[in-house]
Amino acid sequence: MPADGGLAVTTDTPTTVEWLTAEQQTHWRAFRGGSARLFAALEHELERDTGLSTHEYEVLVRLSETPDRTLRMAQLADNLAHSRSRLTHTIRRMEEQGLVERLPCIEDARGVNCTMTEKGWQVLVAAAPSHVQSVRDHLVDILTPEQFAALGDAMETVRLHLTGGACHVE
Amino acid sequence: MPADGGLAVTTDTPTTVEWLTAEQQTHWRAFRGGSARLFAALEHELERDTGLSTHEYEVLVRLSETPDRTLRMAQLADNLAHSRSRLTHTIRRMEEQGLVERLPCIEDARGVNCTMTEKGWQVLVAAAPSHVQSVRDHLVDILTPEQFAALGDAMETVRLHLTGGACHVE
DNA sequence: CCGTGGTTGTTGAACTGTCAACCAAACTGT
DNA sequence: ACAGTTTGGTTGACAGTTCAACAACCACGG
Repeated sequence: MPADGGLAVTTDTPTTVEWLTAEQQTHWRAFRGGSARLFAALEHELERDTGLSTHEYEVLVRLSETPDRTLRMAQLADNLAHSRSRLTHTIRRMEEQGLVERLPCIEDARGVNCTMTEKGWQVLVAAAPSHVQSVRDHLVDILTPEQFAALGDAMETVRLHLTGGACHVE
Repeated sequence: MPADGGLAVTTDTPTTVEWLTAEQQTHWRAFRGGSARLFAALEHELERDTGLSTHEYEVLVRLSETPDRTLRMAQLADNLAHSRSRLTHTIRRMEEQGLVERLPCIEDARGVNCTMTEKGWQVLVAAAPSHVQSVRDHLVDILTPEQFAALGDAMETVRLHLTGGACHVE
């Protein structure tokens, strides 16, 4: 979509920007358009089947992967690439639903430990099959293994570039 | 991220869902995490450099590509994969900024034609170089041409699958 | 100790997107 | 001609996100 500048004809270029070729433009639009529709579809199906948003789902996933199902707010925010503020709001809502709870952190009095409740665990277990199926239906199973692997590798390169290489799991 | 269900150990599976392999999980997480960070970075840089959101930018791009810089609301919404409602709100805001204007449609009295103004055009021309550079910096130029092409091809497959094959330009 | 600066997390206001309800105009079939 | 349905678009209430300001705490150097 945008990367070509959208200028119907590549008119006078005020700066020395190198425009995208027609091919690059096509790929870029496919990537943007495909990603947008894919994430929208996954979001919609998860919401419909389980009542969770993908963000809530991911919070639960991250918590479920630690030994004590607990994570500091900052680590959670970094993992999810969400702002602190956004995470605070999300966690407050999830706490109201009984999916997680917040406890003060002993080692660092500034910190807050976020733990998933038993209910949160059960909600995640109930939601996972549906979501996995969605991901298969709309992405994994419609690509060849090579295509899917190439997709992952390319985006891993992008991620490393953006996080300066120094970054966490996700 | 989620597709593995996040269940630290693949415990008892209540349904007959086929989970993702460790490799698939890795690729899926890379794709989701990389995409999220990439789009966030592009959004942030465009906003910082030009004051436009990527959505507003795309509206202008789409309009700029038609002969008369005009598109029906529904076509615009389809192109962008946005809901009608969302587009109405977006266009109202852009109209207030003088970037576009809405005119009744002659052929179909239900319809509304959205046209980009001269100011809108100039804003787009001014914004494009910066945005193209961002896309190059964070995506196009850090991948090999083959990687980037594979990315585009894969996501085009995804897009076609989601739109039932019958779909527009984007 | 005290102060300075950086980190952690929260808050509230403003903004953006979603959802359901709605109106008006166009098609459809009789 | 005309009820019923579909399409195009808007609206307002609500939910989620961003942003700037803030409070509490750590860490380090005088």
